[in-house]
Amino acid sequence: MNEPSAPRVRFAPSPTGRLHIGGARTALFNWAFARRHGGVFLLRIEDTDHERSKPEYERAILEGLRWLGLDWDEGPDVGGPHAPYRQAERLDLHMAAAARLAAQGSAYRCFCSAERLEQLREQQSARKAKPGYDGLCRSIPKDVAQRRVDAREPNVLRFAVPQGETRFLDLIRGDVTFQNTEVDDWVMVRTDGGPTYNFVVVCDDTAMGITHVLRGEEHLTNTPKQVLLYRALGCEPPRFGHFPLMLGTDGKKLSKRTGDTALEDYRDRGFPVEAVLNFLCLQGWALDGKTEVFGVDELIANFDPAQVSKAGSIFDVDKFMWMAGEYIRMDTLERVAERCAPHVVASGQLTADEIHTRQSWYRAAVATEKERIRTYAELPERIAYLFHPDDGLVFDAKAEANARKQLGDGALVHAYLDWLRPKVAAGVDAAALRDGTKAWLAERGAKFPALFQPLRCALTGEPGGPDLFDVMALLGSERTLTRLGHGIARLQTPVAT
RNA sequence: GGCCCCAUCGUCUAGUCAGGCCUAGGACACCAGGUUUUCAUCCUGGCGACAGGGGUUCAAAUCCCCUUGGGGUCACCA
Repeated sequence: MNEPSAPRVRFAPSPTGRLHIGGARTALFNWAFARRHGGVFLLRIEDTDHERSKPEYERAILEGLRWLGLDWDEGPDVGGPHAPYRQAERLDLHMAAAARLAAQGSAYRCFCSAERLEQLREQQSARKAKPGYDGLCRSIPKDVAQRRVDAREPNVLRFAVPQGETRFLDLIRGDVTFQNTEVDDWVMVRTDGGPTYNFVVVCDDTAMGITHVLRGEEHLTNTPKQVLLYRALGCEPPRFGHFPLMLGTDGKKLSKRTGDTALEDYRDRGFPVEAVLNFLCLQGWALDGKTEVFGVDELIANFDPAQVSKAGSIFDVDKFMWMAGEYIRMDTLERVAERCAPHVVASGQLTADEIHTRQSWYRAAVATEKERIRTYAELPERIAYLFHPDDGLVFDAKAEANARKQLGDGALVHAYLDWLRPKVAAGVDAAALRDGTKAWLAERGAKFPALFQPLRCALTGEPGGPDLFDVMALLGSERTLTRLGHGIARLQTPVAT
């Protein structure tokens, strides 16, 4: 068996918006496929829609791909043997192909007005026929058409769909067949002379030697048009593979309506990039059916488009959050602290300078919450209690209720505070205090919650949180004593009714 | 509506192509216990699915057909 040479695949986003999370998965799978087989992954910008294409979107898309850690061998920024990699810059090639197709009769000029087409569609839908161009201009003799073109009569170039049926073997879906009667004589070149997507995508995939077109299922119905065009061009079509769609909680194509759809939303919400990558892998693909947590190395070593599932997948944010937390727990403290830093700065709790100068304190604070946060953005809210005024902490209602219940007449807590104060005043040694406190409680046969609930409320105002002696260490002697003094007094004040 | 695609726990999925090893496995979520100074983590257990109906076969989640359901697409957008 002759194995085909190394594959050449591409990711071809349209710079008309931010990078969609589904697009990110498409890019990831293409990239993994290329890397697995020692092939080439290239990036091409589909900017044939001049109205909606924006340079800033292109920048954002590239930035998103870089954030994911995907690298491309050819592309608009790195160049390559098939440059340029922006379709708008390849107009000459497209026009040459259009002329060739027109000359050989695979395409024809159409002079139908927008009004006529609209009328046609209305009539068709009125009698429940399939909407589509009726081929009226197909019968115009070439020389007549040319004269009308020369006379500057507005026109488009349409592809002349032949009779018959079009089949292709989809890597994911298997044998797919369309009757050509279902395929419109679609527009290749617009009135303004601009080529359309279905036309340029084939021109460029051919020119760039693309061997596998792996893309979302929304393109499945474009495929017969493209296959027909490859044939007209005298080219063998590449292999196609259509990934199932990523769906929102409403079961429809993921859209703004049901949650964040842009990759950068998840980056900004503090999801670890490794978790994003891992979770994207799980949308339509599985490593072995058992292993959920794995990295791109495993993806590259095992990815096979033929094993991608055919059914769409609903984007489960709960599982995504779980996975994000999983990666934070596995990671080193240093890196988690570093990646949380921008969020802490944005919250106003610390400046970047303060994080730097108080790094060991900052890291200790992160350490206390590392197993509790699921995203980097959750850190500020979790450590907010550290930044509140020591004499005016806001008590969570549940925390306060529990604390009051455990406090009783306060005798135990006050006895403990008498024991604790001089030690804390001398400096907070968390481990020593922890051991000492447990021994102190054991001597008196007291229950832990009777002491710790009131302390926790006085110290943090929260019902849950890190070990209290770690909290004392973060607060330091003075602030610990202040909070204890004010807090316990407040818990003994009768509740106003 | 036409065409195309799809169909396993609430969700992501393994198993389907090469029918028996499946009284259908894993994960998230949920519930219950355990560990713990609380919360979280961690550990243990539980709940929970082959859409329905016909075939083919000794045997079907797996193959075929129909029905139902869902999605995509029907542009001078990509």
